[in-house]
Amino acid sequence: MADVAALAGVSSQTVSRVVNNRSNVEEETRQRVLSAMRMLGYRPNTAARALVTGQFRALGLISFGLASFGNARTVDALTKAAQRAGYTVNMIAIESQTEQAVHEAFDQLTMQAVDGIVLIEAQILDTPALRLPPGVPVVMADGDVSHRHPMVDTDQVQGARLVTRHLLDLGHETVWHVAGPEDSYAAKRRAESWHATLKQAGAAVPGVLFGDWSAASGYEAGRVLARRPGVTAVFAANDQMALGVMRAMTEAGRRIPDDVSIAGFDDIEESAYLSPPLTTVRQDFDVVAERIVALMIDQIEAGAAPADTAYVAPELVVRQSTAPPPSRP
Amino acid sequence: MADVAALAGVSSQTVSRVVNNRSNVEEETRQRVLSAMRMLGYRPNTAARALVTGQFRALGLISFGLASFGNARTVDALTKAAQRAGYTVNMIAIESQTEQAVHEAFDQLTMQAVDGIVLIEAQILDTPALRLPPGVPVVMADGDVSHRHPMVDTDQVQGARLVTRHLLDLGHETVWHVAGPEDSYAAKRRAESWHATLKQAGAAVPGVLFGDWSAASGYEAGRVLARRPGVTAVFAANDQMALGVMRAMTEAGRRIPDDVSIAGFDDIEESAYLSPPLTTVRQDFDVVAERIVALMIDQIEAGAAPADTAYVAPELVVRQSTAPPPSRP
DNA sequence: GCGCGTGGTACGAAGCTTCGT
DNA sequence: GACGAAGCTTCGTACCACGCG
Repeated sequence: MADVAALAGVSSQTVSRVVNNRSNVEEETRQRVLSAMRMLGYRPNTAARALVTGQFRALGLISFGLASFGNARTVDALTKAAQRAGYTVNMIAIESQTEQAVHEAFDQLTMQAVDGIVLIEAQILDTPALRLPPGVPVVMADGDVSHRHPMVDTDQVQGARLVTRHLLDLGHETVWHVAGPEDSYAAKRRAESWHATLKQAGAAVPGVLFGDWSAASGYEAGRVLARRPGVTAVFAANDQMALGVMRAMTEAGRRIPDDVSIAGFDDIEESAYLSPPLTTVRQDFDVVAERIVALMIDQIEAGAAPADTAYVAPELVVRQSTAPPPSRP
Repeated sequence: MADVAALAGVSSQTVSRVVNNRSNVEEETRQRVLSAMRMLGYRPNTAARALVTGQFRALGLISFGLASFGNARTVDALTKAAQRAGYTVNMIAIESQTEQAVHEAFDQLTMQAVDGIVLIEAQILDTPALRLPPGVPVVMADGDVSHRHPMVDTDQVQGARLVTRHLLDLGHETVWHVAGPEDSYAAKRRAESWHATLKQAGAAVPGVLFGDWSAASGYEAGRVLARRPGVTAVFAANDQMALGVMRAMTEAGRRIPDDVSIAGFDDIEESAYLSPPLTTVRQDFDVVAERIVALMIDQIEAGAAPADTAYVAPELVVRQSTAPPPSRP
């Protein structure tokens, strides 16, 4: 900075004023400083600046990685929304859910230079003896309302109700469910809503099969379901598992949707191109991400009080993997 | 830190020594400091530390987002590899490829607190008037060897040769190609290798169709190919486009692999569960990521000279979407 | 006078504040 | 109102010095 000041023939304070867009600098001086900055390739030192201002213009992001498309889409949307707001995203992926690993990851991130933390899949908060550092704003995507932090998420309950009802309305006697992992709040809420919708409709509630969001786990569940003759409709808790179920059914010689209807959740781009195209619930990841970032920045910059939970409405997308059940002979 | 020192009855320097695990602190003092730290919930300030040490233990990552699974897998693997090395990843996704957007993203990141920058899809470097800040180590995934930075990538040439040859060996007269976007180095190398392999085998080289990595673009290309009667084998430059091609062929009434063989590239987890399961080229994203991070850290911590280009061998995975061509009537 | 455990002080790169001209 | 000079602030670390066996 001193070099820039010397080259432009001004003091370092004036350089600082130019960098921070203060008003009280004459246009000619400003240009002189600007060109000096360019000539020297000057970049303000983030560390020094952050030390003074206490802000990093960076958001921390904690998740279990990008293997699940839902996560990948959320992270993608979040990064872009943060970017539009002038923030970068500092990402931590937790590999294993051992307390040790979670703890280390947290220490690493909270020590890092972030102004706030976004949590995807907040069940990690349930690890005992794990506390977020005080004073750092936190927003959750997919958490439990019982937590003390604001949350923005797709309305999982409504989404699961939409698909389940869609399948019942087609004439299916009941709907089987391949759920996400038991410790996921999103999976739990989708399963509960599926359960409630069946009960409300007076349909039998079959046992839940659990997967881990992967196509492989959906395939395993699908093989189990394919062996049960009464299964005519399956709702998988995400599109990847739905894909696995479809594969297992096809291998077992059951046609989709003639013999069995299959629906997913997320609406990843690929779902429209499966064979057959998948009926699913569309989550608006972009809107969720926008809101999360907006909430964060409110807290960081305006010191606003943590806002409440916000739900974003999902949308049922009917394609060709669902149809009325085969007529009984 | 001063508070901790006061509570523990030592000087701030001793606190610093404890935090950094220096040896020359008596065990009793260390414990006293440690408990004071816990009581006050003390966390060292990264900014101040970085100001002194000049290191942030953070890597910058620039990409075009996570919509392409190849990218998502790379980013995922990179994050985890960085994490194992004790680094966090500061991610920037470039939304549009306008010079303006690229420039802003770069400014933002280079101003951020990172020790090095990883570039995925390095064509963005070709933007004129765009220069990386000097002194910051850069490693590229998917770049051109002509750049001055070290690069780690899957051996695209070998991968494309493997699939193309596989299809020719099955008896297909030639192989059509749905390439990735024209400005992608990975897409370019795959296309060139496909071209060279065909020529070497004395096969006709049909015109290339271009997509943008998305299933939708693969679908469009597939519709074009489905109208041409001579097409018996298609190599799509990634699995998502292969999925789109498959859908278009199926809609056109062409059976896979009986009428037409289709192969992809990447081997995303889902490819094994498509109908039919997709023949593809497996990229070892984890190894690529490990090497990238290792290269970065060499440069950052040991000040090692930028290493050369390293290629990671891919592997052909034959599944059920490829078969000999239909016999001519 | 050597090694060990400590404390004292300077320093890093910016920003802010208060005077000045 | 435009600018400069000086001094203080942020927080942790490097370097050197100190006392003690």
